[in-house]
Amino acid sequence: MLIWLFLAMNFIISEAVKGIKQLYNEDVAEGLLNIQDTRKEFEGQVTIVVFPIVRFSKKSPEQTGNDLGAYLLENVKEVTAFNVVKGFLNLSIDHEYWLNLFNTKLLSPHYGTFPSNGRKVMVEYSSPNTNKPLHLGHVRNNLLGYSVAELLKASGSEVFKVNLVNDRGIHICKSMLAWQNWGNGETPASSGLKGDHLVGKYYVIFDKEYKKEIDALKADGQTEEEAKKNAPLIKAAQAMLLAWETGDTAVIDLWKMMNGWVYDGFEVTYKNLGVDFDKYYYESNTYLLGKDSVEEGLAKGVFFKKPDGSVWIDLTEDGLDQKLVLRADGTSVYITQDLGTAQMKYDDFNMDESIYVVGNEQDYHFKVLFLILDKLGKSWAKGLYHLSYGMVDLPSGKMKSREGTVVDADDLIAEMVATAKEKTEALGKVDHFSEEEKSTLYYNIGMGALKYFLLKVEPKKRLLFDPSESIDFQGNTGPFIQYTHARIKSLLTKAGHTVGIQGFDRHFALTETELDMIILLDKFPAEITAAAAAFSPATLANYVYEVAKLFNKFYHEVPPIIKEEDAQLQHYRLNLSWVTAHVIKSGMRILGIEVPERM
RNA sequence: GCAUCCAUAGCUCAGCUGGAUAGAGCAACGGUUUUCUAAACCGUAGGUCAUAGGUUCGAAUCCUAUUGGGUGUACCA
Repeated sequence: MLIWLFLAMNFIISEAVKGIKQLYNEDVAEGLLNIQDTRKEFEGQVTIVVFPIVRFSKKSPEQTGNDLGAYLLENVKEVTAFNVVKGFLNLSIDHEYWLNLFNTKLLSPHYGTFPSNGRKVMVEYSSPNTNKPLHLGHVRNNLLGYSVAELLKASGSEVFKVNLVNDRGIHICKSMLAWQNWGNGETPASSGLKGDHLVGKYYVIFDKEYKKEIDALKADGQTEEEAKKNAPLIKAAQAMLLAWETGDTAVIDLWKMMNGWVYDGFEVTYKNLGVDFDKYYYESNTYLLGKDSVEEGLAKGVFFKKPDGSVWIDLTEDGLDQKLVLRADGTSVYITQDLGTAQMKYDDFNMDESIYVVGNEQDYHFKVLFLILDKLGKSWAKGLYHLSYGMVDLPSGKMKSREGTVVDADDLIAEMVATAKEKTEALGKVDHFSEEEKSTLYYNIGMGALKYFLLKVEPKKRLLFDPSESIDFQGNTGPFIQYTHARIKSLLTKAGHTVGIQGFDRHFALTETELDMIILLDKFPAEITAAAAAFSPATLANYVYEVAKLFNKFYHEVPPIIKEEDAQLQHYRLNLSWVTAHVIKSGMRILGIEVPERM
């Protein structure tokens, strides 16, 4: 929050430190000084909180504020006035300072970009199962992962986006078995169904038939638990999994074919979501990994073996439990393969940091995983981070695939685009657009609304989505920000404006809103840094909204810029608009949202 | 039970490494278009920041307890 002030207002702090030395003969650390934006109702732009200084001045807060204010007014040329309200010293900074800042810093075409920081970061996200299509929960994951990756790139890191696909296991076999039994050779081509939806259909059929068998067995007197174990279908699925593991050709071929359908389907959804990956990992290749890590842990005495042969780690001293890392029969569990996969990813990329974008139901798992890697002495373990995000809830509660209460990703995307079309047509501004331009626009607006809706919320918070209410297009929304951008571009086009650094031969009296804009726009790089450090696109999303909102206020307050007769004033205001558009566009790009030139 | 996350306006959310009178959007009500795009702008109304203590000059923010909710606590992934 205050970071930008330490950048832009650094000189005020050091001057204040000098002032305290001179006034009270005390050497204080710069960190002691607390400065913030001046609240709207007071005069000034920068405020120093004087309470922390009072113990050095041994005077009242008011008196201290006045002393320091007088010193700064006297010794710092940018300070033009001050006032003290309670313990707050409000400073007015010369408009010339802000205008120079605007000219030299904000008008740079590279504004908001960072040079390489030399760090390599991996972001793992999406990580779908190949037995059913993606739903809204996956959408949040994908948009979040993509955006965090872009955020880290923007802040200067080299980023690898990876997708660890869960393409094997009993759940995959269920779809395969159901298709074998009841599919009659149905294919995406024969049915017109998208591949992932087709496979998902058979996953549901399996579940339905499985339940029938369970009910039948229960009717024969078995308990629920017995029935679940003894149902022929589940036994067949288990047998199929074994066959898969031994490389049975028929099963492998079926698996390849059906997974292929799913990948084709995912490809479409990913494309629509605008997400991409530098590398795919497949669990079918990694599920046997991790046994080396287990050996390593045993050798180092980090793990121990129980009499039955199973391997464990005792984490009770760290406030956690004992955790199994290898079954008694020598086979892997989930965490075994994650240990191995983590090592493999590090060997592949040598990254400094690795971000796992995974829902908060796996908080415990990652806590354990990272702790184990640390205990194994992996130097890179401290660079691991679980970006945990909250579930997407419906008004009825949690989404459940089995109960059919899921919001399907493809349906949602289609609905958003359709809604965008409807709303845009109702406004009647795009009738002269080409069909191609229209459909691109509808897509961008619909996805803009969806992406902004999901990304503006802090990742760790749960998110409520009500399918009966369409996502807003007004107010704090993606389309509002997109509209603001289009409006600015239209203005610049009409004015024939080309941005240029303008040497002012005089200074304008900035309006209050213009001053606010420069101050707000000046925070952009710090916002990127802060959002990247927090792995939170949400803070950036809210910042971009503030920028758009403030521009609209400015746009209404100021007389038509196109008709402005004072050429320098006009040029300056067009530049101000240009920077605003630049910040909006760059910020939205990080969120994965395209902003139209006109709409 | 234990662990962990969450609780701010009718609704959806900001604000949280302590700072001034807690902010937006939606919904409600009223106003703004012979002026550069009204998906906009301006205004009114709406709050015991879950509750109770504590630390502090100062707490929505930090600590403790309580209440309510989510998630986890498999030789599933």
